[in-house]
Amino acid sequence: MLISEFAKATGLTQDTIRFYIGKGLLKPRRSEKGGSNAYQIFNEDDVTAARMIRLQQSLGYTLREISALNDEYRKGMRSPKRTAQIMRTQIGKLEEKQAQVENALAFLRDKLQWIEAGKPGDTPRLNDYYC
Amino acid sequence: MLISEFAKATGLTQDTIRFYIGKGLLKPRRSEKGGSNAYQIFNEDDVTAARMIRLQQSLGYTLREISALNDEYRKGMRSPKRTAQIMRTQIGKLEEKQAQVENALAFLRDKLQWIEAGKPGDTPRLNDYYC
DNA sequence: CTTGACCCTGGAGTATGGTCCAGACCCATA
DNA sequence: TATGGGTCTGGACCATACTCCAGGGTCAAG
Repeated sequence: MLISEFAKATGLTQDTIRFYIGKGLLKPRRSEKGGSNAYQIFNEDDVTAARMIRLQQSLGYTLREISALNDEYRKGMRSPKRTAQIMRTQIGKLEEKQAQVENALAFLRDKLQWIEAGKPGDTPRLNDYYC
Repeated sequence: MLISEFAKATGLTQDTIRFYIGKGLLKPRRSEKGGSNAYQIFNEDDVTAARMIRLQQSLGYTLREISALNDEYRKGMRSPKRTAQIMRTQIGKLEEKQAQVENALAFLRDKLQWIEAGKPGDTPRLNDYYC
């Protein structure tokens, strides 16, 4: 897959893709021919990686963090134990994020209740849910 | 509460607080005296607002989005119906975010299973979970 | 009314995450 | 081998979200 097709498959622009490659977030292989300007060739794993990057980004992770995680993941590729460990760390982080979302939702739902019920008690405070 | 105490209460720097005020994200009242350089005075609601900003930011919202939401919220303050409607919209957005986190978690958990089980089937693809 | 701790404004600087070219290169087709 | 559509590199430029002053104002205590 060349860059234009990859761009369509992922919804990223070619510039963004090249930017990510420059940052080491994507590592497509290169065709042998063509010397220093050889075309970059993407596969399905690159598509998955790109989606994962977008997802992580929408959850508030910086490219630096995402890159660090992916690098570590790549480094541990040979040892399944190490890979599993990294994945558990990542799952742990996402579970934290999940807890944050749930806390915010609890706060908003309480406040909505409070508004709709015509203020019987004290207004809910975020402090009680997010420390 | 003056800015130094507010900074301690929220974990923000004074510069960041002034930056947020400039963007309209926080609207503390001002002491009457002091003319154009009057001190800014914060209350508990400002602390809650600041925490909410940080929370929303950690979930990937831009200051522009957060500001728009808060403005709308303030505008609707007088009508409980409007306020409730805005809150339901916000809750809906957070539920989307929640779904994203859950999809990512499902993907990672499946992949972890796959790694630990010694590759009996195909590697899970993010496509199946995040469209 | 002076001193010292704290506060304000405006503007310049920084890091991140892109976006937009110009100029050159790749390569299948005619 | 010429041509045209696609690709590559390097560098300038932009918005966002801060961060760091300088120069000056505020105010309670002595």
